[in-house]
Amino acid sequence: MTTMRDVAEHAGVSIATVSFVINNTKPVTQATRARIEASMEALGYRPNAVARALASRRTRVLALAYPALDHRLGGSGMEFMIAAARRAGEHGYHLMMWPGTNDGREMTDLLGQRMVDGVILMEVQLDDPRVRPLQASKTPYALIGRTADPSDSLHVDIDFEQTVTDAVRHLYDLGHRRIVLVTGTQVSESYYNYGPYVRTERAFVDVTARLGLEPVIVASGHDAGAGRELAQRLRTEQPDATAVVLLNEFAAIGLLIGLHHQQLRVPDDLSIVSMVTSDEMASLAEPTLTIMRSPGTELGELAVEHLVRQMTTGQRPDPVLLPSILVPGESTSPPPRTPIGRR
Amino acid sequence: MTTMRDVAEHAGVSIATVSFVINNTKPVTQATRARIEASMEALGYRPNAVARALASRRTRVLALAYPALDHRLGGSGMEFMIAAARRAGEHGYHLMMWPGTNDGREMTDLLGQRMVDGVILMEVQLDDPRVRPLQASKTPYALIGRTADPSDSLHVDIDFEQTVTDAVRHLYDLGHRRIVLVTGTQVSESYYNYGPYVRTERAFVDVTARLGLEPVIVASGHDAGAGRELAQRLRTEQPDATAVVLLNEFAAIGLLIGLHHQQLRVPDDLSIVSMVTSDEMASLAEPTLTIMRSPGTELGELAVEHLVRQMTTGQRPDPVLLPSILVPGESTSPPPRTPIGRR
DNA sequence: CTGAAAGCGCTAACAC
DNA sequence: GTGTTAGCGCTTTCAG
Repeated sequence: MTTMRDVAEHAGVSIATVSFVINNTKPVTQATRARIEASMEALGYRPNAVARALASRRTRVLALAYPALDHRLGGSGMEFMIAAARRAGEHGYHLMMWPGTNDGREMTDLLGQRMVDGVILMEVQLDDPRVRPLQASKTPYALIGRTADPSDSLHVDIDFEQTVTDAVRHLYDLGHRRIVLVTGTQVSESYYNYGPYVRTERAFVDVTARLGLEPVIVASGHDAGAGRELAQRLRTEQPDATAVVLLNEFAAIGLLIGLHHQQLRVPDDLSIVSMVTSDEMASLAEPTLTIMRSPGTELGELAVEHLVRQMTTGQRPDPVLLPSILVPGESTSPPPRTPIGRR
Repeated sequence: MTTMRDVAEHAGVSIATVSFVINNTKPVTQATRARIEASMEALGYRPNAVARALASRRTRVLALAYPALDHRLGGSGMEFMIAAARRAGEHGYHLMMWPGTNDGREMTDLLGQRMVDGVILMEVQLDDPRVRPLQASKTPYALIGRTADPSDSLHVDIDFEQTVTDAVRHLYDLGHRRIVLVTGTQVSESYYNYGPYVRTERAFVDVTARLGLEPVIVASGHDAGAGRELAQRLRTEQPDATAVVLLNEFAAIGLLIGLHHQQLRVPDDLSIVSMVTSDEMASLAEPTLTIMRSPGTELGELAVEHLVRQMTTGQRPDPVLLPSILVPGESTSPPPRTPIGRR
């Protein structure tokens, strides 16, 4: 393995000078710089990242912390990870995966190893136990999502408030007056106080109030099976509903299928909007889904971007809430004359 | 930050002794060991991973290399990554993401940084330029997939041969005699010589020959749209087909929708088997898909498992080919009396 | 069983 | 502009 010392000898300079040209950290004459670069090339020299990290106290590695158990990381979670890794690379950083529990102790251990310069937290809960250790260790971090008090952390998130408002507004403009919001069940602990649900529900209550509508909220599971069952439940529990907004794409497609089994037509009998959904998922449905497209890729890039900025400037950038974009599909239309439960 | 030296002083021993208890690398009396552990606890000591890595020449980090551009990493790609990261953690390793081009030079640079102890390569091509640098650097590595000469690398892979054979056999046993294989188009360079396609097609030719059937192969795009169009094409180009095996889950669901639009019933008019597909995806289809379930999670775990074993024992474990399991859905049944193109 | 000391390969003062 | 050198925090001989 060729080291800096080898390069220095080969070029007839000291290792300090080699370091200066590699890091561009002090002026070096064009001549010696050229000589050194030639030597590096000739010897196939590659700086040892570990040694650099130890000496400089910067590893140039970021961590991506996410819950190991949950299979909740759907399509947009994947987008997020991939985008974050790519952007990190563009900034000269590597991305390390940190699957884990939502555990503060674990975070403390990981941070203690001093293996990363910064951390990105996925699936943040309103009261997330991982945040305190991060603050205590003074490690720069970014949340994807928000804690209860968003002001104390750098974060990027989907603008759930805006998203649900836009979704409801879209349906309202089509003429719908009985709109049901389907959130996830909060039974499992990891979903309790799950920001996206809480925020969306709250905003839904607000927007329906402003429009003079009743805020009907139904909880459902996160898979296609739960969605299928939902078709039944809606009919009996919400006979007057003419439109549904869902927070889960699997449930949305399941609902579509369930309705089909009941000889109900979408959108003629019921309109459907699926939030936090990707175009790919929308295209798998029949009819194709009207969605609020989740900005997974943009969030991943932004999280890295802002984290790196904080690390280099020392100042925390303002939080960013990204809107979801309404992508019309075939699952929305004006309401039927007779709601599904009144036939 | 508390270092090993602090612990040593606090416990009244030398740093070497502290190191011995941490790494369990030399006998230490119960008494001093207890004293040291107490000191570590009291001071909240956490070993510095970077310093350890430099001194021991082992970083305890594995890299997961995958193509950055392609969005090909579907559901099972995600499963694989998550599973690999989890398993790596269980073995005391971290997983670092290495998005990249299929480029040998890039691999050389990354390896030169000596930041990882081993590498897992995803989306391996038959003639993958990343393999040579890996061998040259003597870095242990595992392929998920196979090169043209599988004997020269540790690898784990889906047993495509077995999978397509089982799929065809399943249909044959139901009575089908005109079975079409739908592979992906190999237009883009990154799909050219893509192992899964090549192997599957070859095995398909074999199994149909053994069964006395014609080996009909059709190429299609990788999304739902391409699948929809396929419905049309099959009808005209393959009028006698009674069953289809697809290599892409998006195309499979698209085909289902396309057939539905043509008033064709699945499975009554045409049977469908979708390979490399997850249960979740199968449940999104109507009717639910009969699939060959891709062992994404198992592969991820196995890749790490074998790589770690090679690193610790120094011997390369045998390759493993995992079968896909036939999970019956609603999309297969005995063939119709009249094929779709003969009405 | 424990300690002293020589690195691991590089960065970053500080001196020249 | 360039060189000398003291670490970074730990592992690992080698003595004792």
